[in-house]
Amino acid sequence: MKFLQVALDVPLAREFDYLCADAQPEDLGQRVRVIFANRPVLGVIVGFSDTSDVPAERLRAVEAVLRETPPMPADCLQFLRFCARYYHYPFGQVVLQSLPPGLRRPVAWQPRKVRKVRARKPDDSPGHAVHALNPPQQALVDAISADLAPQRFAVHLLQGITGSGKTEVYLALAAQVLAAGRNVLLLVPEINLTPQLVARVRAHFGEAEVIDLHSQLAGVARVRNWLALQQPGPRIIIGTRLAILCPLPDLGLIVVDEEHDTSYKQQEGLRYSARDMAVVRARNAACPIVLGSATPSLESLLQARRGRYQLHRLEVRADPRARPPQIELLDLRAWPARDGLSDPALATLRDSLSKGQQSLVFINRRGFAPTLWCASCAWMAACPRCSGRLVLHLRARQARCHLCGLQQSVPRNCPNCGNADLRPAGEGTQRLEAALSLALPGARILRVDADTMGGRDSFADLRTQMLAGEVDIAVGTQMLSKGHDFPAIACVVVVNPDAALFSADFRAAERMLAQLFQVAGRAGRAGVAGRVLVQTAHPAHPLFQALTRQDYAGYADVLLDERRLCGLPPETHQAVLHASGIQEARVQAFLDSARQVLAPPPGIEVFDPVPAPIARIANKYRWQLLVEAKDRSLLHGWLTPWMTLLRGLPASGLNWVLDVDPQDV
DNA sequence: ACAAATCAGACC
DNA sequence: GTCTGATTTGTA
Repeated sequence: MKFLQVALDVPLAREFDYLCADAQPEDLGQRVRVIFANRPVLGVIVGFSDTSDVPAERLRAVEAVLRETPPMPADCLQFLRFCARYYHYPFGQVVLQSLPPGLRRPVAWQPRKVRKVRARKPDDSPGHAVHALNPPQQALVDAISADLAPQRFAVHLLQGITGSGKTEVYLALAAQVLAAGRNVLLLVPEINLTPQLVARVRAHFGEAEVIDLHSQLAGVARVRNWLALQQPGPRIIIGTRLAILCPLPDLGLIVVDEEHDTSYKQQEGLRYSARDMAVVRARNAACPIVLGSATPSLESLLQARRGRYQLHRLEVRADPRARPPQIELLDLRAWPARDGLSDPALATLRDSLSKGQQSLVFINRRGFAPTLWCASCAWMAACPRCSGRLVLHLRARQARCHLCGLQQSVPRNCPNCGNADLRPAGEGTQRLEAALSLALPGARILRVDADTMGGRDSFADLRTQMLAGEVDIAVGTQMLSKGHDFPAIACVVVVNPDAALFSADFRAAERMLAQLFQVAGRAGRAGVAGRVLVQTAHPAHPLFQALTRQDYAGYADVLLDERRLCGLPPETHQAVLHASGIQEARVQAFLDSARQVLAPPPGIEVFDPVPAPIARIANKYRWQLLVEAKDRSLLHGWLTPWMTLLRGLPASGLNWVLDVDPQDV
């Protein structure tokens, strides 16, 4: 007990010893202020020891134990240690980054008066009433609740088509857990894209029993909610991925909604998958976990195939008035598109408009056109700092780089040959918006993309406008496909999904499949017969054929078999070492020596360094090194000593990071 | 010959 | 990560 082991927010894979006269065993997990490298920093006590490797004269005493906040529970610290090991990321940084930003400064937390939270909009959309469960829902609740009372770890994969009433199942299970005095964690991909789910949970259980946790909460509110987690429950915690790193005492159930959603994977710093870590936490807490989605990830489907997850299906829509959407493929070779839209698509939109029904148009590009093109010399507007095109934004009269944020005024003449005939090439949301207002005069068109959805409430406002019938056609990026159900969508047009069929990214087809099924699920709810039109030059492609058959599981099986044949995840396990820097030669040299520094055993393959899919962003060259293994424990057994060696390699002028279970390679 | 830029190493 | 002191580089 003479020495404290303190975790600090430094990129070093170890803790630091400090002296402390009055530390108690209860102070494990407590915040402390220490002097580190001649400056005060925040640390967290993660252990005690009677000995230290450091000579006594170099040890410092802790400045203060900050007991105003409760210490992090031991089970949470243990989980964070697992996280650090699994993702090969410094434990200290995992611990410190798991704290809300308001508690990361080396000062005592002063519980200031919290400003009254602005009243939420009383959500009056239909479908809020709690329906009695239909027989399939009830059967599902019964099956899963068999694991609740004995407090038994089990993973339930719930594949329920859009509108099948997954939420009612979650709520019914949550009610049982609360009644037993335990807490429920409900993970959602992005809180502002799922306002209806949050509103339903609040309406169902009352404000007092619900805590939300996400990065949009302002500093004080975030700390307040983080502290409230540790008060006696029972309650429901609704959070985004960061919630999985928080103290979560007395867990009785975890639900991961839209478990396939890629926003569960953090893409910088500690690159954790909140969905995967949720399974770990459920195991630690000995409670069941429900992974829900209309389009489960191949990772989860494989676990179900292997019998590790229990697969449940909800295949009928909960609302008996709802009819499945009618999905049609529009062959672009027969119906060429102008400004992105084919004649039949336009006719269908016109028809919906005349009936006073709402439509959605999807295109995966914001801006007016993906680039500017010279008709005379074929020059294209490229970003000088990145390996990407400048995207034309007509309204702002700018050419913008979507990678580094560079903004330029649009050139009048070709900088290469002087030609004045510069044309926009390709389509983006703005161009479709313009084309639609020209073709359908009087239609009320709303554009939904990162440029129009900047504000905190803009997505909620969009929903309000849609529900109030103030919008006829919403044109948007995939942002629109995630927004939970707008009732009365009659028609959905998908402008150009073909790129994903031939992408270098082996996961592109899986993502497109999921997105098309999610998009199709937006059509034809609450009694309106929906139509989905997919414009494609490859209507015979099996992915689109599966879509028209509405057979997600069937095509997911095909993709899984493909992955097995090719030796790709989830059949194999990957880690990617990313490196970036101004001088490309240094970046390459680092990865070359990383590849040489430790030979992999049989069963692990280390590939040659290659440029990243986006080879340069903001003048930094990006390269990557792929490690692939058939067996996960074999992979981790090798990654651990490899990372130790990597930390010893010269790495000046570059940044590097390991991504375990990367989402894109 | 001196200042600025770069680099390696420690941090308890 | 941030700081320190040592080394290299640039310029008068």
